[in-house]
Amino acid sequence: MSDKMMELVARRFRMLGEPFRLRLLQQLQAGEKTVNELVSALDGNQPNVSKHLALLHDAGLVGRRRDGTSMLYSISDPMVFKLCDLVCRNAARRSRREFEELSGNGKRKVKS
Amino acid sequence: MSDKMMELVARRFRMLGEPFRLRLLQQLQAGEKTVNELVSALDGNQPNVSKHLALLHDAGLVGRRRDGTSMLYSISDPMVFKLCDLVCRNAARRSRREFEELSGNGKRKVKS
DNA sequence: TCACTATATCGCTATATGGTGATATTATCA
DNA sequence: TGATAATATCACCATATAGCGATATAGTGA
Repeated sequence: MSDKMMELVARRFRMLGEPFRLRLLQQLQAGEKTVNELVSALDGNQPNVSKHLALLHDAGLVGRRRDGTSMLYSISDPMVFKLCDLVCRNAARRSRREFEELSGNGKRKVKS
Repeated sequence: MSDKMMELVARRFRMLGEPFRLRLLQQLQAGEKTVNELVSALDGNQPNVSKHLALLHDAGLVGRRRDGTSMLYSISDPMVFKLCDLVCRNAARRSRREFEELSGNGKRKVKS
């Protein structure tokens, strides 16, 4: 993989590496929302929400359209959720394994 | 999704959001390697490589074992490559679409 | 134990970026 | 045009972290 591509991929991952942006995307999963709606739904102030939305828009992860004085944001790249699914599934499996290792401490010998 | 889970997922994405770490993982895709081998293969200094490897190890993405005075690192979670594949495929599709939009400028009307 | 190699950690600086109040921009309506 | 609402941008501070030289630690063999 070329260095350019590597940088692009890293950039994409970084974009998803912020809990607040993940929460924005999660909100948008239900459908398009205005900035104000997102400000209310999450507990952020307006400039911060706008900033993160601008970043997501620049990264091509969300689209937007005007509706009067409002701006409606929406998911433009559902790949995001595939990625999150993968990571979540993995995290769940990992924590389950950790739990089993802790509860079945000392590798108790089960028959077979 | 809970906030805890969201934070975990974000953390995982951040871990993959550094080009140098992606290059380390790419190197390890071929098999386990010592720190020195990684220092030589990539163009990093030793403390930096060790630091990133420690982060990847803490995150559970790589495993390690001693061999004399050397430490052999290896991929412990192949999910990484699924994630990269998804992102790369997506990036490729996106740039192809951009190219088409640029070259076929003005939405030339093709028959049908 | 001493010397040597490989790796990890520490201390520091520089930079990137998130949060936030103030302000600018854009659109609507009277 | 002026007032108002919704959003975007600016300026600033605080914090996280990458990079790096110096140093500590672990393992090996004489």
